[in-house]
Amino acid sequence: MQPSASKGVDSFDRLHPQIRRWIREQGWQELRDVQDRTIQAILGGDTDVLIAASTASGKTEAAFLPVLTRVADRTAPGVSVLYVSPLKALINDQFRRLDMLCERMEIPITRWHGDAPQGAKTRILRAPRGLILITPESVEALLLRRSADAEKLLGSLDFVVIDELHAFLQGPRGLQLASLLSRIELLGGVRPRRIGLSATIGDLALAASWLNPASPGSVAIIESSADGPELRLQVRGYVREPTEAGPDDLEIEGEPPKALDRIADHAFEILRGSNNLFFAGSRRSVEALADRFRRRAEAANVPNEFFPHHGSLSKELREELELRLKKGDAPTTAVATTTLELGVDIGSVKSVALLGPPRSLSSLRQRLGRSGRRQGAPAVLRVYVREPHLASDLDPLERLRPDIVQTVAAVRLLLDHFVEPPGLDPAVVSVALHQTLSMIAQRGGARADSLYRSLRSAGPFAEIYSPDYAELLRWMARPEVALLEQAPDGLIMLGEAGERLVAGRDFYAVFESDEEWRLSNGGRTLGVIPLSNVITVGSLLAFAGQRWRVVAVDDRAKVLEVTRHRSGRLPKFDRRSVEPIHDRLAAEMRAVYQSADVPPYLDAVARQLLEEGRQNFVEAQLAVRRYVNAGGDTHVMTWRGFAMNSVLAVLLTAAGLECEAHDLGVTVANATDNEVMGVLGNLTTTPSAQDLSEFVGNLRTAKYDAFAPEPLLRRMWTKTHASACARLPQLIKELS
DNA sequence: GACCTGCTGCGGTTTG
Repeated sequence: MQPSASKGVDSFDRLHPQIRRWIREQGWQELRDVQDRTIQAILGGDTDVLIAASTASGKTEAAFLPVLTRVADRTAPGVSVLYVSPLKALINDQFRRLDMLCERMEIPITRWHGDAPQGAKTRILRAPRGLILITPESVEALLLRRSADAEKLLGSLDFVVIDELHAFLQGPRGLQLASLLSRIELLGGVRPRRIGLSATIGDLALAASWLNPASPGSVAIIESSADGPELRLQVRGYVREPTEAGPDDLEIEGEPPKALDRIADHAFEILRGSNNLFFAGSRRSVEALADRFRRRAEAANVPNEFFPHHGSLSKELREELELRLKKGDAPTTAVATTTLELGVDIGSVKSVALLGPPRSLSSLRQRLGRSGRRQGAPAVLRVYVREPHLASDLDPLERLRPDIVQTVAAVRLLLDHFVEPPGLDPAVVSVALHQTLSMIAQRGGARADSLYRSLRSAGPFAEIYSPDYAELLRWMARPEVALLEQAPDGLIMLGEAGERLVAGRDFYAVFESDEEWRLSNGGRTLGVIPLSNVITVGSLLAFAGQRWRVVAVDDRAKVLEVTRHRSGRLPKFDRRSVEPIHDRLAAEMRAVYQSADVPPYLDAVARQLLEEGRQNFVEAQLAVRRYVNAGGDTHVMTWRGFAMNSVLAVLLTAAGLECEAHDLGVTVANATDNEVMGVLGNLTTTPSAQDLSEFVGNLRTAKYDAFAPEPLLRRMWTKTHASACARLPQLIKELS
């Protein structure tokens, strides 16, 4: 190896001799900057380490080469390194990448997840050593069902490596993992060093405090200094047909082409012959597009290169497509939801396309990171944006052409390097309840103060104060809830309902899952659709990019046998809440309306749509006015994100108005602007978050909220919405 | 008007 920089020599020389030989055999010319700095941090210090770099920067090696160097000579029994990943597929990927190296170093490496071979798990239990690659749910199961084994395996770890850390910074799964890590530390009374691997994220300080809540400042942060590749961008505008309404559907022969048909025409020509990713936003739109592409290939009598990829498709179909993308010997475009955003290796693609405007900068950046990964290749992004046909009865909000404006605003924020920071999670109570049950089951009984200490040391439960937790425990022990029981000596044990809940197979995950039909074709599973689809023999389906007829329904096993058919119908995929838009994006949209520059990346139709949106903004006098009348309803324009709008909606609801929050503000039904202004003007003081929480309707949103006391959930609502409520007076001033 | 993620232990049978 010919080191090109002196600091590289130093890092390289610090690595284990076997690893140095392995590096030479890989033909690496030098260590990358991120690898060099990570080796220094891990081998030259004793702190936790956070590595934030793009997917292709070699951060897995950056972390594992020095970690393996450190643990190579360990003789004490017990596993040295616990690697945690949000995806089984990623575990399998990393296992393949590390297996050879570990074998040579005689360090056992074991996959531990639901589909991993049982034999290897048994082997490692007999002689606990080396590395374990695991999911949070499998950690949960290990602690809960086999706590003696867990202690033997995980009681003396040297390192915990958390991959895709950004996926754990927000949401219930991140809360669960934080608690699991603190429970692991209690097993052996040692705190392993934590290494976090993350895509480039907005707020590194926040990620550092997730990694080490007790001492966030001590975390060594290694951020990739490499700039992303050059960006080539086009935004294409499409006007829908006058008859187009509702969600995306299959193409109808003999009718004038809809906007989606024209988008498919364009993308089919442009993307054919190379590897691309087309993010379509919803599973329904993925299927609608995939069907169109397949029909175009058939009409042109060429092999189809476009295939769907989403969470309802079977693992086999998804892996086939991932492999085809990775091998790169047949041109392939994956039409996907967010399934291809996370780090499963699919090689490099020529371009990325989006259907509809980006809703968040974090997802836009993640998606862009999938393009232009080859040295010197530009990142190519196409955004296909549809706006409705202008009719006289069109809602004034739609006249503002918000989707085109949102796209332009998102591009501005992309160039401004903005990324949404995570907020306080609404699932803290639900996960605290879940972890309480799990810890009690693990230990066969526990004391309140010890349970609370474990949760608190995890970090993200800090907003649950000691009296809150006592209230939660008391509620869980009520006879009609029966999750807990207290022995006369104060020891807390599981109650009857608690035993039942913990025994279920559904207990390991902190997110909910619905019942589904499984679609089977000649012994092959295609995927699943929600049970809420009403199906009989003869029902038609469009799924996995093909069209099917149901030939048998097994009501008990919930299996549908299907065969190919000429026609089909898109199934219902249960939809949940929407992805909230951030304040900054809403504010940037207003800035786009108020400026005159025409971005060069817009095509002719998109330019015209932007122009129309700006004209209608001026016509509605929105530079000075905050109200738009629509029939008998009034749109209140806040130019703030979803969190703020939902707080305003609660306030107006409390005042007796009927309203709904949307991206740009709040729509008040059956009220004039004067009435809304009157309500706001009559407020002598701004209601506090606590006052408002009394009017929140849907407090129970997370998996175990049903078992939590309502007053506690209301108090937590005031905390999650505290910052929005604090900014309410300013908003009310603007609206008066 | 959204998306994604995960899963034990035991007793029985079969196979090498």
